[in-house]
Amino acid sequence: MFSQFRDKLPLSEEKWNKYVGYFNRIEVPAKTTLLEEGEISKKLFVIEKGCIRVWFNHNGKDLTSQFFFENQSVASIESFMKKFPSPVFVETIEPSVLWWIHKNDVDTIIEEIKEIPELRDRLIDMLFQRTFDYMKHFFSFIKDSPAKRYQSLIEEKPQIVQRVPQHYIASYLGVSTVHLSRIKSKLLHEK
Amino acid sequence: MFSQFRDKLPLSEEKWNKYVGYFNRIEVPAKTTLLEEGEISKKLFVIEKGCIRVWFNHNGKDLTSQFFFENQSVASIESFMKKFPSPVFVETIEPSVLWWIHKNDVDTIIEEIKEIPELRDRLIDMLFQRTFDYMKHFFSFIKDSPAKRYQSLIEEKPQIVQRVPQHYIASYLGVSTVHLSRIKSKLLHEK
DNA sequence: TTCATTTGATAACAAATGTTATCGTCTGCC
DNA sequence: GGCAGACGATAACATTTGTTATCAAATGAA
Repeated sequence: MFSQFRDKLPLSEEKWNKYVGYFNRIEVPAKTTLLEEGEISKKLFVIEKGCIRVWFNHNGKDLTSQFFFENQSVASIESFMKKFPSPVFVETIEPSVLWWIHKNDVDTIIEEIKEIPELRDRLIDMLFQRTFDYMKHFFSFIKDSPAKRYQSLIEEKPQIVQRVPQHYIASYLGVSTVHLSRIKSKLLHEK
Repeated sequence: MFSQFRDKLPLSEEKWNKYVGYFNRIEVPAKTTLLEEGEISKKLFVIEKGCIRVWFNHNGKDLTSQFFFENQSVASIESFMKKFPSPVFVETIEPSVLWWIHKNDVDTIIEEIKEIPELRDRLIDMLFQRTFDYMKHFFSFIKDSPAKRYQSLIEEKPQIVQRVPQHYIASYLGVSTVHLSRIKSKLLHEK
């Protein structure tokens, strides 16, 4: 799982083995809840195989805010970093193979990493990138119609359209399941 | 402008004076463009007095994505950090008193600050906070109606409602000016 | 002051989107 | 193989939101 990064990170053999040793492999079926709303997130997951969604309940409606696939790391970021009760659920969509690491061990790694300028800067870059991604998604809500957002999704994140049940995608795009179905149908018949 | 921070930052007198010396004070009228779309952002602004909006043109429509007030710093963040052509305009709304600093000097400060763990961590915290803010704004688009978003704005960012012309607020909330006017009217007549 | 411009409210109509209900298909499971 | 539940399409209707146009009030500049 992690060997692909081995030669890209300036870490001693000793540190590398220590860090990799923190991770635990698990296999879980589809629809497994990895974190409950209200719980304080203690685990960060990395996906070897499968996919995961982050969702929350709003007045009885199941609203999905994010999707994750192979090689991405997943947590309720605010809960994990700041020890707040999680506002969201984290749940597998497909049967998945995951590696998880405890928050204490992440903290250890981050503290040590900050002393290595190259990795520290990479961490900061990652945080910037995450902000840019959210900005982009937010922009699409003030400038595009739902139909346009769906088309962008097909182009920019085809995995979502291909692997995720449609009713989860609907709330992610901010529309009802019925309307998303209409959008798809219209796209088909126009071409 | 900056003396309020003097005793809160672990900096030598020498460094402090050097950093403060990087800043330039300007006074500008309302509707002054501080950064054009397509331009590469070289200046970071701090607002002493006044307010600023960030906006972009989409198919001839003027869409506002952010507002800034006293003591906030403003730039086209992606352009400033990564030297990309800015996707947005930056423009004053009110006559304003601003302090600006050149990107080169910001880079100098950031590089030096990273060696001070307390400030380095504060920088990282700031980046997290910015991401959380965007997440929250994004959530409101998938869970709330425009009317609810407007009410939240009144509660959480009253400055915007009080100081910003309404047609800028409309696009920020993702609705037409006519519809925002309807929302206000409905709120009034219900109470 | 006076006039042009900006800003905001409102009406009338068009278009987009939500809601509820029904139906068919598919899938996993026994 | 058969069944229950999940998933998605579609129709009919209700509601929300956008568009265009008009008018009034506020604002700013000469």
